[in-house]
Amino acid sequence: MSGTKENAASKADTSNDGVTVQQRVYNELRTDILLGRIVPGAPLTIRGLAERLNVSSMPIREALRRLATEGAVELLENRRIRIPLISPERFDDLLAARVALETEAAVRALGYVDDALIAKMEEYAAEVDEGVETRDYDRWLAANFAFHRTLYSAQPDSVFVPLIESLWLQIGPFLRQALVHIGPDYTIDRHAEALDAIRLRNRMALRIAIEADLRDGITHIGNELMRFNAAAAAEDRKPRKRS
Amino acid sequence: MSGTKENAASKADTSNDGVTVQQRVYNELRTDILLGRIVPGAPLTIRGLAERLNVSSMPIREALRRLATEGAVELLENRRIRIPLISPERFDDLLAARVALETEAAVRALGYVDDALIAKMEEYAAEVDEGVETRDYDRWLAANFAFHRTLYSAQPDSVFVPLIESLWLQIGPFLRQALVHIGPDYTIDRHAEALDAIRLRNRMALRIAIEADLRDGITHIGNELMRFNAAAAAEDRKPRKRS
DNA sequence: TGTGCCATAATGTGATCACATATTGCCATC
DNA sequence: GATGGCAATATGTGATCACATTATGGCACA
Repeated sequence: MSGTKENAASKADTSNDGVTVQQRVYNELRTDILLGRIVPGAPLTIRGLAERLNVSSMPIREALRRLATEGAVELLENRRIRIPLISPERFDDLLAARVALETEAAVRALGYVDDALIAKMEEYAAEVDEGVETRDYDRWLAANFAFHRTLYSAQPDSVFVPLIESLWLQIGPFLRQALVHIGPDYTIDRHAEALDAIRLRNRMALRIAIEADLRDGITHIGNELMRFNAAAAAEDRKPRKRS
Repeated sequence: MSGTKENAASKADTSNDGVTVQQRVYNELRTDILLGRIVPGAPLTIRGLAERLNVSSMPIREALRRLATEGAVELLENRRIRIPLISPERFDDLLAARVALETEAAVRALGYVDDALIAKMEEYAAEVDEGVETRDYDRWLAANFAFHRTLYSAQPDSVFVPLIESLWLQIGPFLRQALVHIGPDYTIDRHAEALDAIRLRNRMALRIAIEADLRDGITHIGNELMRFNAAAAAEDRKPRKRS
């Protein structure tokens, strides 16, 4: 059904949208991974995704290769594709990298923030709280990422944002699993502190708030999760391509 | 000449090498960019590269998309592809991101280094010195990157290395231009200090040495170069895809 | 002589086909 | 009944073709 007779239609759709098919596919898969809608270790196939999204295999291939470059998916030697599994060491590394990059990105963006941006961040912070209350994990995660991205993106053409988003893609699936397994009761909201630091343009306080936000909400969640994934990691295979 | 009758041959080559054509193309382009062999702003075309490397356009497309994801090339809205130009702000950002990631990666790798790895780093450090003396910029840059990568890669399956290499790809072309324009006389070699810190397993000293190595050798080089690229940046166009 | 417009060329995007290789399931054999 | 091997299937990779869109160069007109 994804075949010949829909070519004209899908091509027209592409043109009308003004965005390439590959871009749309990429965004779709990216969101699925970032919000943990695809369970780590689950196998993916180009043809399967092509059929599901009603496009040819080519945009899928290119989107998957982009995602592989970002570490969001893994191209194994035996021609299998999957969301990477994670080890406790890797989880710890991801957290350390997030702290290193996000604190620096926050401080560097501080000079560009205005009241409108602060207002937008307040909205996202409120949405995070709502997501916690209603146990809406999708909303919780999405609003949380949006909160941070809004701040870091204040600086135009930032080199930090793509790197940070790569880390989010790698850690996202496990945050989702963690939330589902142990519930959001352990999450600590440091967003108010971050917003205070931003309003005062206090660099050091912002650094501390960002680091606390990343660590407090994640560390013991991660440790809790590690046992769960230890078994799955046993069936691991050597990856073929990265960077 | 890149056409029909060579298909069988090139395909056989691919199979025999055990590595995909796309991977080979990617590595080749990557090295060219990292060592600054392609001047920033110069236009690239899929068909042109395909002809030059004697492959079809498909591996080129995928390699370029990978490189675009890493920020090594830029896909413009008008269907042009090029090595990104750089602004002084962006150069400063890249340096800050390098310091944040590489100091952390160095410290985290410290627990995994052994004598063999130190010996390898000493070789690269010596090769850097030789590159400086002989004005061999390719060698200088390659050995310098190898020195750092050897250290960071001591930790197996590091999440830092891909991020750091993305930064190298973005800053590499300008390091090369800088070396060519002002000569290597201003480069300061901090590798000996880093090696001392590593032998003593001194985290703080290693952090300081790495940061000094990145900043001292680069900062004024970068500033010197900015004027040169200010004009070229005027003809800039909005990029279409990133991350 | 300068400027706007149109035809031609060039380029990235997507679809489809061919192929080598890895996986999987079945069957014969011990 | 268990196991090793073989055939069938599935999958990623690469090539080739068609198409929409952009860039470019020349020509007419003011």
